[in-house]
Amino acid sequence: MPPAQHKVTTLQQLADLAGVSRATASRALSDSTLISDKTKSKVRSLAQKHNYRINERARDFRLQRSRVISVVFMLDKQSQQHMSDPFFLEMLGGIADSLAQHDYDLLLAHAPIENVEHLRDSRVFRNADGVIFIGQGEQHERLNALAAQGRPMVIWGSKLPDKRYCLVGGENEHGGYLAASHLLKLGRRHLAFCGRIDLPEVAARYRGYQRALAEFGIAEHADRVLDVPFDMRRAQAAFCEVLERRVRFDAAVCASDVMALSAIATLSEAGMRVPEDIAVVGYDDIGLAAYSRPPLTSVRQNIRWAGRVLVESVLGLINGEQVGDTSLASTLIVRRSCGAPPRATAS
Amino acid sequence: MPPAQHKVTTLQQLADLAGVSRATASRALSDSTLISDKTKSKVRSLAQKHNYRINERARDFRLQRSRVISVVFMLDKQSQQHMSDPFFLEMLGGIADSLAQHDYDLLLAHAPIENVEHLRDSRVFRNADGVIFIGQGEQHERLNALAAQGRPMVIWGSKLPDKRYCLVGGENEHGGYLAASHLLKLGRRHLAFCGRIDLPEVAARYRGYQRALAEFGIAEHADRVLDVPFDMRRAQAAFCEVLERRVRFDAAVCASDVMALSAIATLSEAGMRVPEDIAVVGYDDIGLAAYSRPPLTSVRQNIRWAGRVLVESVLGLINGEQVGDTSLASTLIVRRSCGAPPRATAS
DNA sequence: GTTGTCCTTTCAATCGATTGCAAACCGAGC
DNA sequence: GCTCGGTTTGCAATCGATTGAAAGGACAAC
Repeated sequence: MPPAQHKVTTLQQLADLAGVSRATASRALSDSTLISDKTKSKVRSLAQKHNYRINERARDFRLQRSRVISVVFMLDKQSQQHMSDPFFLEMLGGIADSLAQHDYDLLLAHAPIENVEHLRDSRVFRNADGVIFIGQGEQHERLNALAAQGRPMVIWGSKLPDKRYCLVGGENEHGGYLAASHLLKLGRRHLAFCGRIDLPEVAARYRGYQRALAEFGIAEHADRVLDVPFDMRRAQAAFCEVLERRVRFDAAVCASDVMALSAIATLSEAGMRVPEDIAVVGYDDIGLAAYSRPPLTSVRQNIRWAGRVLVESVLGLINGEQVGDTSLASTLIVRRSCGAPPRATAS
Repeated sequence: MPPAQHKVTTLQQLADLAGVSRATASRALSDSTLISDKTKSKVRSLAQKHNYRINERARDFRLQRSRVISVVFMLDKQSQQHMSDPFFLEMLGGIADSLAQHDYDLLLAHAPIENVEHLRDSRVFRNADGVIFIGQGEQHERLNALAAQGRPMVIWGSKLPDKRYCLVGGENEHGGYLAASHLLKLGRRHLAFCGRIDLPEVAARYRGYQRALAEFGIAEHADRVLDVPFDMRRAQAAFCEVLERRVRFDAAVCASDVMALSAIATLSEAGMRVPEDIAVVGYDDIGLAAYSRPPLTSVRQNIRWAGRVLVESVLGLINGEQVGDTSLASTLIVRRSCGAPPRATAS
């Protein structure tokens, strides 16, 4: 006995088999109260037997939805962070897992986006029920404009004045504070901050850094704010340039782990010892941080959890719920890349 | 004058505006020869003016296609390679870029897949026109079975006997050979191979490694084949265990860069110098390889290019073309993680 | 026998496009 | 005026589901 003679692929075929109409079959499968138990079980057992699976695309089409969420990585031409940063992958993994749990698909857009408003009529918005932006780039206003049009979207980033979109972010200010005060507690006194502070998240970390300095009564040196991009190659170039300028510092707070690893490489290449001569703290606590030499001290953000929160937020928006902002905790993971300076000064 | 009074969203509305039927409008937009130039330009200029964009989902539904390609990362429970490996990200980026160029979307599946045949009726296949598998895991036969059902799919991996699916891969055998012979040329004589040789790609690299050893007339030591998983944490544990067993070697060929970096970390933690005491060669040449201390020598595969080839291959299959296998070149990138041993023996 | 009620099932429209086939149009030739 | 080609356009079915409204059936009460 052939279990499936001609392969049941459409609802109509299933309905014919059960001797009912398409409508009845549809309602039976979706457990409508309009259908009697007898009919329901008949239809369902037939569906089971013939391995019938509903055509989700047809249903989504009828229901005018897509069950797709776009994820846009706001790679910035200027800051040159690009997707090879492990941070992105972890974020992506977290988002993908969460979406899968909710039976949503993920549409990936990762080209550098010069103007998010151009996305408005592109696949990114048209073929998706909602959008998750990773990073704000320098397009705060444009994101505001998009959100004002009522499109379900959530942004991973940092709180900015006049923000009118739904935001999920790390405690960047606190993270920056943690990193700097840790170094200060270890007796370091000549701190440098590495990162592009025109990016909102980095700016927030910098504010925390400044607060820590102020608490320790230490003056800031303008020339110890190093404009280092996220991209590994360019970061290294930036550090080389810093060394040439003979900027003096005994500790560095970096805006990402990749940046910190570049720093360590460049500095030790130049004959400095990490952490003895210069202590380094990174940000994100990517997997590799623990396995570098020396192991990297870093501010951890729970990135996978962040992905989950982002997903829950967009889905909430799609369902018309009121969704507020979320802030995720940052913690300092201490490893060997920073230690006491050679001649430690008591703090 | 309002440029778009009520927002033109459907073909019918556009047709009404142009005073033609839906059918004519459809053909006008798709440049059918059936339509006169006059009508074409009228319809098109109206479309332009009212910023009409075709509903791709409706069209794809009608055309019974999805313009989606699934990408399945064959993360293996046993070998514990997971998506945080930068190799995956680069591959994913390459694939995503290529797909975007062809106006295809990317559906990501990355949970550990115990049995690929279970994918047959899942979204992965049902909602996609084709599938790209990254890695074969240990499911060669099951992949064969899936391919036999005529589903357009391409696998990134290594050539296996009885293979009946379309394959794209690196020159693994050659890569392994390059790595080993480089170390041998430097005078190293006690090589170790690190990786799970039950994975097809790793096995191929191992064969190349053996060939190099044979060419140099060097006997192989069974205990110098180290069963190291891809996962960073477990790799480190494996290396610790190797050290405890007091396995003696002066050079290591690793199946991935992440593995190599773990090795360097573990070995130098244990007081050994890299490359003086032990030289290390990695595989993949991930971005971080150049920026580790010491910079990692590695076998490079052009991963972004690989992504492109994978995409072209599936699309070819979808269009019913005859698509053959592709092999991508491997080259050795020499950096400082391997050098001559302390007391170099002339080769 | 007719009517009313309640529960179940079916009818048919709908989502937004594509496309085979038929119909309309148009100028020319008889 | 009629027919004939050839070009241009429209009709209507189709993809696979959902769903409001209408119909069907069973049964009881009058």
